[in-house]
Amino acid sequence: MALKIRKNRAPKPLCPIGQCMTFLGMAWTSNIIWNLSAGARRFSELRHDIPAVSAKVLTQRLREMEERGVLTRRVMPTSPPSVEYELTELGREFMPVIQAIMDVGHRLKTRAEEAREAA
Amino acid sequence: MALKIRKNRAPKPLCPIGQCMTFLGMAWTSNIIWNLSAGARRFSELRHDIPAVSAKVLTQRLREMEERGVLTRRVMPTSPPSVEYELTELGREFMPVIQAIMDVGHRLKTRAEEAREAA
DNA sequence: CAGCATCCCACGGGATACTG
DNA sequence: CAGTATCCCGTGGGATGCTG
Repeated sequence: MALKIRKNRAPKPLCPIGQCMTFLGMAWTSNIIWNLSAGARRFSELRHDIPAVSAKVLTQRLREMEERGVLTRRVMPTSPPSVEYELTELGREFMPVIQAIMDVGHRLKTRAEEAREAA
Repeated sequence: MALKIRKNRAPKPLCPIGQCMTFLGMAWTSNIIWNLSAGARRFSELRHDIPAVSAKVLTQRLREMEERGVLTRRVMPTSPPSVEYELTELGREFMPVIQAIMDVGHRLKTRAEEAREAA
């Protein structure tokens, strides 16, 4: 007998956490969603919103998110060109997740600081 | 003038997404939380629950989570030794997040499959 | 403005082997 | 059982430079 697990009560219905986390886990993904939550935004505006992100990565994320149907990309026929990104219905479904993440993140941070002070 | 942002209505109250995502984004973190959600679990049980994780990484994650106060580590004075990991109050606060992530992840997956079929 | 193309490297994580 | 110690490698992502 290899291993006797106490119970099989681990809630393991093939939890597709990995699927989503490889997406959300990519740098800046959640941040982009967050910054688009209030409405459409242009490329340069997003760069301004998230100064630390490089153009390359921002483009990558936006492309991925477009493919996944999380946001739409609209090229405005102006000169110079400008491109608007906007969350789709699907994309907006992430908002509760982002919010929840932020809430817990804050608690986590507070907790870490308390621990450091105690030491 | 460097850049004229249309409005400052980006909901940017210093969103600490990064803080939390560097934590949740680490491989297996969410999976571990998920598998601990039903109660305490031993090291080997977790390895069994998540076959793809290596002992090294599992240990790393558990240590980090312990430091952050997300779970507790209890060494049972038995022979051979066994160690129990259990979510703390703080750790349990992640459950809604994980659940939300899973839900959206599923929709995202479905969406991706539809897109592939259409092509 | 909104991007691709390239180069480069830190580091997260897998594999393997060993210990109290 | 529950780890620790090494080695090694893929890749995500930053920096820089060029274009339609």
